[in-house]
Amino acid sequence: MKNPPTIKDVAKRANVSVATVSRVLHNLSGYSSATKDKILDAIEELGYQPNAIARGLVNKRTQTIGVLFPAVSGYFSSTLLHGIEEYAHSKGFSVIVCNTQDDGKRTMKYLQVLREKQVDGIIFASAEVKDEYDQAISEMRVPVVLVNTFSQKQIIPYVKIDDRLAAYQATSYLIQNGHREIAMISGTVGDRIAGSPRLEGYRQALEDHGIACVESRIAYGTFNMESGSQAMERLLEGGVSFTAVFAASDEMAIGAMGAAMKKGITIPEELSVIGFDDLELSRAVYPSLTTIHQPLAQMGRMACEKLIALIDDGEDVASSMVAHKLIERESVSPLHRPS
Amino acid sequence: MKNPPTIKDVAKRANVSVATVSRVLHNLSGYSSATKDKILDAIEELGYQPNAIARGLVNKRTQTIGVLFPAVSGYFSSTLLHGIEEYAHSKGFSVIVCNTQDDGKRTMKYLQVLREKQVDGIIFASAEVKDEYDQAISEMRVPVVLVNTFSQKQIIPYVKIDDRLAAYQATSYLIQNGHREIAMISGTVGDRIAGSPRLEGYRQALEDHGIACVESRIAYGTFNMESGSQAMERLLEGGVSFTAVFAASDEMAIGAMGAAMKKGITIPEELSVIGFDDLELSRAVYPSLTTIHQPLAQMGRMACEKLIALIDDGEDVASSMVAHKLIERESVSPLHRPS
DNA sequence: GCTTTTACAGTAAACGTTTACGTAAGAGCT
DNA sequence: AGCTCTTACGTAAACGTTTACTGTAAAAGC
Repeated sequence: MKNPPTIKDVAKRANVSVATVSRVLHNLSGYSSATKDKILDAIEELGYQPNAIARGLVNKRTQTIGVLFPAVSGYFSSTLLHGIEEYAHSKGFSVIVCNTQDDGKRTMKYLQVLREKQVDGIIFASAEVKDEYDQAISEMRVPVVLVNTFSQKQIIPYVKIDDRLAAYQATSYLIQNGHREIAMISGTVGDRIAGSPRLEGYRQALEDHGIACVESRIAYGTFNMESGSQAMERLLEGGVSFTAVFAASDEMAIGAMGAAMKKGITIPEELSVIGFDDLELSRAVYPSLTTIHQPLAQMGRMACEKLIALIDDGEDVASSMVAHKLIERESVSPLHRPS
Repeated sequence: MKNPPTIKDVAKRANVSVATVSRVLHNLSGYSSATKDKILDAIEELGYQPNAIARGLVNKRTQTIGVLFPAVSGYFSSTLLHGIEEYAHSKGFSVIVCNTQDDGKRTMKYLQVLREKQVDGIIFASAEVKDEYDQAISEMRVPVVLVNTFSQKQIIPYVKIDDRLAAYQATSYLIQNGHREIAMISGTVGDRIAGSPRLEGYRQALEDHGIACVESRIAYGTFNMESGSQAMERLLEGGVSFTAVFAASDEMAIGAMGAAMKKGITIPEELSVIGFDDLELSRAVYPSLTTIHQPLAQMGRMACEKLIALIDDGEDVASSMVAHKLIERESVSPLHRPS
């Protein structure tokens, strides 16, 4: 037989109707154990596998979710994805990945594709939820959960940490270690998710400790390593002094450390660095990076849990503000004041 | 209307048959421009979106491919995935990610799910192609392409570099720099993909240069950073001397460098390190890592190209052995012989 | 011995498309 | 006028499932 066997072929071979085959497939009731055996044999002999597409058509369920990332490569997204995929798979869902590149047109395109493909739900990660998306999302009647972001227009359940607070604590930690000239390598300017909140936390911490915030001590990157290196170079050439730097992502922190060390600056002796995310990376580099831990895999998992709960029972689920944690490693040292 | 509008709703509203609607949807011929306008209006007003599931059922095409990774998190896989997803999307395909965890049972399960979901093709990455998979793959009549791996049983097109040669060159490079006591941090023992070939390349290079290979200079990791650190620690405690080390992955190299530096060993002055992969990472760390470049994103893209060619025109496609390249950075220096 | 229940199974509609085929009207030609 | 050809549609089957509805015989209850 050329084409893959269908339930009809099974039915024919077992001398029963398709309805009966379907019943044993779902082990419902309504057949003798004798016919069950016949059917099972037929399935075995033909190597029959159900067609999920046909199934999806009738029950309007595809057991598939879509995940939108602004960037799929890198530790951050892939760890999140890992958590999501893991849980989804355990619950019998597949995940379609979409790499929006933080581009509006692409995002809208993906949203449309996901709609056409009849996904049962969507996880939207890390990127700002533009009005346009908000609207598209509410038009397609599909559950959505946000991770590492939130929506100001609609109430869409999210899973994230308190970025502002975490940044506040990171900066305060530096201050507690005696630093007063603290630079920041912020994320993309205007980014309302991991950009401005962390910057605000930094500013607030300085202010609360009576330290003036000088704008030339702030450099902007795009969260990745390369941009971290460049930001550090700009800071170094900027003529402002600083004894510590808070980077809004581990990747930028690593890039910044690399750039600083290349200039002969020793870390943490001459410059303390604190990162944000706690990627596996930060444990392995030397000096290992003191940073804010964000339980990414777990957050992905939680988002997926919420989504599937939404899909299955449709009840509303609550958002989760998950706990972050400051991890002390080697890249920060108390300021040795010239005495 | 509660349910999303279907093509029938559109047809009704435009006073035409579903066939005509379908025709304009695919802009085939067979309708006047007047009816076309009517239909377009109806589509607009109803906010109609085609249902790809129903479509998939009739044309036996889902415009979806599956990608199997042994591990989704980490730079390596995510870069590969990026290349794959990018190309797939540009050609109107969606990608389902599967995280096999290098586990046989899980892999088989995923293969089954992908079959049931009627994916049009499969990309199998990085993991060894066990006989079991080979068989499952040939049973489901779906194109498959391999990336970063190959099959010894069947001829399945692949995209990969010459691991053995690359390892040979990496080791030779160390030798050319005057090193003779060269350790290796190999990948998972028994791994026939990125494990033994690279180890063999290392051995061969030593042999060809008349250097005896001492087994205690070989440590085994699992390609990730943590295992690299541990391997380095074992090497250091092992009592053998070595002035250079070749790690079978950048992640292990970074981990190893971290562990060495933690012990006060300076790189590259006291110890040269060469990695493998050229992840973005290796450029950013300090000292930046000399390594073998593997064009991962491009390889993902190529694999996806091949797969879609296979899907669309069914012609056989050739495998590609892509070029690697040694990237000289800072982690290797010529051996300063005590003169 | 009668009705009622139960167990087992088949029939057919439905899900939302695509597409082969049919048909009617008009155009073009002889 | 009669013929064919084209254009512009409509009809209905098919894709592979699920499931509500029926049907029937045997078992159970009286």
